[in-house]
Amino acid sequence: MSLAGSRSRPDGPARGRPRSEAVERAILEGVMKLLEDGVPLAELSIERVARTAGVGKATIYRRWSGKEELFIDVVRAAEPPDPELPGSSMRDDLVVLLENLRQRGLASRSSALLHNAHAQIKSNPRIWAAYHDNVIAPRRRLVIDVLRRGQRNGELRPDVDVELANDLFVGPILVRSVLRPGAHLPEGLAEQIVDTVLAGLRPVSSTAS
Amino acid sequence: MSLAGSRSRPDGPARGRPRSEAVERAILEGVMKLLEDGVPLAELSIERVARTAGVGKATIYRRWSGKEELFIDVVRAAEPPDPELPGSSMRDDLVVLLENLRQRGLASRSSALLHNAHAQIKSNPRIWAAYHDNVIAPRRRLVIDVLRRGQRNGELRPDVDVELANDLFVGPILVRSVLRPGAHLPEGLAEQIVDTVLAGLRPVSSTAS
Amino acid sequence: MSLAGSRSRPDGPARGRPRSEAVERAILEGVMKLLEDGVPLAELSIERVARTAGVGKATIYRRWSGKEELFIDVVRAAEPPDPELPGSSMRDDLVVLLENLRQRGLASRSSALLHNAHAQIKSNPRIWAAYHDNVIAPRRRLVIDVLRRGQRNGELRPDVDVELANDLFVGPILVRSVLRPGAHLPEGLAEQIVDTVLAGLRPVSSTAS
Amino acid sequence: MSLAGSRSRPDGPARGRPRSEAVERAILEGVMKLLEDGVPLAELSIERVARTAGVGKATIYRRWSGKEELFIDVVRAAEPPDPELPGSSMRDDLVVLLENLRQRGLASRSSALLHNAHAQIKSNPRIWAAYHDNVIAPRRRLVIDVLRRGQRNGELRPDVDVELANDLFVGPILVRSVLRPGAHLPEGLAEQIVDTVLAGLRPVSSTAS
DNA sequence: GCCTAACCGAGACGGTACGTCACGTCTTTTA
DNA sequence: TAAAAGACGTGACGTACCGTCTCGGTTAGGC
Repeated sequence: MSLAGSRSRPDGPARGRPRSEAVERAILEGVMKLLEDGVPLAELSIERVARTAGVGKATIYRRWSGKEELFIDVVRAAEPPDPELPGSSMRDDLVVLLENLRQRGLASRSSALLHNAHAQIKSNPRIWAAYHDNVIAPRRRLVIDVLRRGQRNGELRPDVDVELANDLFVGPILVRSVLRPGAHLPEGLAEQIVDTVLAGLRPVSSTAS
Repeated sequence: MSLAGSRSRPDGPARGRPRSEAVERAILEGVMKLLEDGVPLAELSIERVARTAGVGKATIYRRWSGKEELFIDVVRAAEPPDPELPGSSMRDDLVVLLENLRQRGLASRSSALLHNAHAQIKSNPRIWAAYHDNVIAPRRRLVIDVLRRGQRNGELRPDVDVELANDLFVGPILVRSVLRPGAHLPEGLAEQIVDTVLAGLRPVSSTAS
Repeated sequence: MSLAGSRSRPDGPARGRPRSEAVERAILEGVMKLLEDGVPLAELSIERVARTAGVGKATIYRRWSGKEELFIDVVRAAEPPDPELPGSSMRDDLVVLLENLRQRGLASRSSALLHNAHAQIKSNPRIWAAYHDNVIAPRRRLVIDVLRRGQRNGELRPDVDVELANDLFVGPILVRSVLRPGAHLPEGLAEQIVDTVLAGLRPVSSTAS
Repeated sequence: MSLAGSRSRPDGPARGRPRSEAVERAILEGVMKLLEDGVPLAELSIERVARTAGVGKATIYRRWSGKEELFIDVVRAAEPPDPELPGSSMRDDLVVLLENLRQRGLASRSSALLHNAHAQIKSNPRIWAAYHDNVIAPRRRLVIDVLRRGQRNGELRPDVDVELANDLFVGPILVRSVLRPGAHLPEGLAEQIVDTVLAGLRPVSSTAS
């Protein structure tokens, strides 16, 4: 399922007055402002968003089919870009990816805002599926690619289940940042997790080359 | 924060007609029935619960202060009991705890129902705090107690951060059962995780440089 | 078609909290107040009525199915009661009935208010039918009954078309009060019309008894 | 107040592309078509007229300031021309005028269409004034002129109030065609009314007491 | 065996938000 | 410059629930 359809006009050659990008930004910024101001997600009505952004309700409904679709775009707009991988080693790549994950759990916009929005998104299967396909899955793929490359390089035993390995790496971070928001995410956490799990995955004898 | 206040009468000697337990059950069962029938959480109004249970709205508000409090009780009623620990070894205790966690992710009531309710609960800080204190924290405490006992027994190095260790164990399970509902939770998963992480945490001699 | 259905509960024994008569009055008074304040009928939204009467929208919709039904009841509430007929003669009865008609065209509530509401009512066939059956037709019947009695008493030639006679009497008044609101409706108008039309209907020779 | 302003360009020498007369006709025809198709006046939006006529909304607003002004022009376009008076006698002229009135109440376009449009027009004082000045008043003036000529000719007593006489003649017709749309308007009605009322107004000797 | 306080169902109440529609204005492309 | 297309802010539509409040009618003790 694609999210690319959100916010787009039906199709055909652009006729009539084009949609204002300024209005678009105003709406997304309005939602972020409200979330950052601590407005509970349940009180975040389209009506209120429209008032805050100085926009008509219909202008919102013209772009998004409802509260949920709008939130997905807000979340996507707040997502930091994917990190650049150093490529020096599987271990270093994993540290960078996990460090990126750790920082998402700290960032101002990506914490209170995302945490609430995630809860909302998760409560609707259709939206969750869209969010998963567009945000979660690509990141997951990134980790798994790194792991597979490690297997080809001999940095990881080829018989290791990369799906499980992925969860062993990202699980400990996510359990803190998503399920226990506000939990301690100290600076060396990513390295610590990577090294510990790698030690468990790469038994002493097999790596004694 | 305590949840014990839910459902209780103000105080004083019981005067007047006592509250009907049958009505209480009917309400909780009504919510579960609706959730199991696939009603999206957002469409689960008090009004609808009352209709389903054949009960007046005031009868619900007499017991719970709102939708959220009611959901917490529904979730608690659906929670499986804590597992009994064998006590033979830290490793075995951990396997039992994680196995219990894995099965919660599979159980019918505890999957669709709980997953949705969790999302709702998480979106309200006050409710989340109550839920955390009454449901999450005790389980977490259980794991950490087992780890500390292991440290005293010599099964785990005493310098290991038990908080981090907890996340290394439970994170991989939760990331599948909560964040990726419907994910594969194969039978030997608990053992596999425990053994892998323990191998990483308790390096016999490889890190003794 | 009956209007008795407006404002009534479905049926059965009165269960639940009864509808407040005070609220009912507040709504009707609110509409009248707005109309008297010169609010154009087109700007008279249910939303505004609710605000004016200090009432929820649903409370209005619970009693009336829409703007039109509400207006009918407002009009009916503003209608003066049918006049008492002296019965001394057909001519005197007609004068009383026409005088009553003339005064409806002068009364404060029954002028601006009714004139606007009539326009609205007439623009909807369904509502017009209901209004006609419940308000217009009974008054028409009254005049025609008086004319028929006059025919039996010998005050009116038996071959006169009473339908046409009715229009000859009431038409001149209505054309002023309804189609030309604000027109002059001098005091002796009713008598003048009755006597003139009667003179035309009762040719000299036939009444020379 | 003049209606001449409707549909006119501000002023000055015609510059730029001239307005299309075809578009103008398409709009007026579109409104009539909708009204004849039984579309309730309340559902007749500018948006819908534009869709029906295949025209942009702005093109309508360029010509008329709103729904009401547009309707006046539609009504005027549907009005039949004033009748030619024979001039043989006051009585004959009155019969021709009333006959013309009677037929307006029968004509297809002038019945359902006009009846609804009238209701709309009457509900707006400004529009009503314009309609009155341009459509109603001239017809009224026509009747009164005929009556005055009759007084000069000796066909009508000079002390008769011509305003009242006018209402005695046109009231009975209008009460049927406007207030009771669909009422019976038989062929000889105009003559019948004129003769009856004239008999009442010109009592040869019966009232000369 | 009453009395009475609290319960129960039903549903009215003042609100808020929903998602749609039409308003009258505006901005764009095309002719 | 007109014309079509359609975006824009505004605000009413009728519906659904919110949480509170009355109703009539039931249960239980406590006297």
